[in-house]
Amino acid sequence: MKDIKKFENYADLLKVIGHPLRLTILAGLLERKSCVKDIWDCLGLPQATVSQHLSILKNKNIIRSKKVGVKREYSIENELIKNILKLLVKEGENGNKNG
Amino acid sequence: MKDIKKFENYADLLKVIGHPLRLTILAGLLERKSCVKDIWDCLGLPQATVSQHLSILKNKNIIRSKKVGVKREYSIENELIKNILKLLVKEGENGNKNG
DNA sequence: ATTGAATATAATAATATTTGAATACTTATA
DNA sequence: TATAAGTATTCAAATATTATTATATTCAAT
Repeated sequence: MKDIKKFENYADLLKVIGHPLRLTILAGLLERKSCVKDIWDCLGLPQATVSQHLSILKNKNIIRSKKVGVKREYSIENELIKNILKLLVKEGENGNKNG
Repeated sequence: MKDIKKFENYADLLKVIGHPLRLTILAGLLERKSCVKDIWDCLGLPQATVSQHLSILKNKNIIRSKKVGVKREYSIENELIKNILKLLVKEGENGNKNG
């Protein structure tokens, strides 16, 4: 059996992306870079809520942001997370229930 | 941008495996089936704690258990989770930080 | 400098999660 | 039936997370 310490960082990452909003945001970012307004416009959520979740993702280095004029463009930075997202998207397309 | 509902189930799964103990337990189960005592012996944790986490994993159909005499043998049931675990293990072996 | 659009932060109340301790259940065996 | 090993459940305290509201910041254009 593996040591617990070894998995703490991964567990932390998984917990962070294991939130419906954050996961939805990430799935969107997998397709294209977006700014905050794009996201909350599209999801119908308060701006602050979206900004907070983006901030959480950024703190874990899952996403990165780049200033573009008055906007801020977000994109996914972490390749492991990208790969997990791709698994999920593929799974969703196949319509499987149990993985 | 995708709809939030669509990702709720996946988010739920990710959150559940996004716990250091549960992730460690799952990584162990990826290698071999184990009973509760094997696990808490190995990790040095209270029996109740391990049993509780196994119960959480079982409720989400991530693992399954089979009675073997007085013991109970746990194994991973969910293929999606298995695939995610494999990604993590591979990542860990490569020693990448951002991958 | 002021305005407005885009974004970030802070504070807080509500809610959820985690852990540990105690207890109960189950099965095999004497 | 009594005992022991393995496992599960319950409860409560400590802790962490979430959404909301309000406020602040940044940049571009006037």
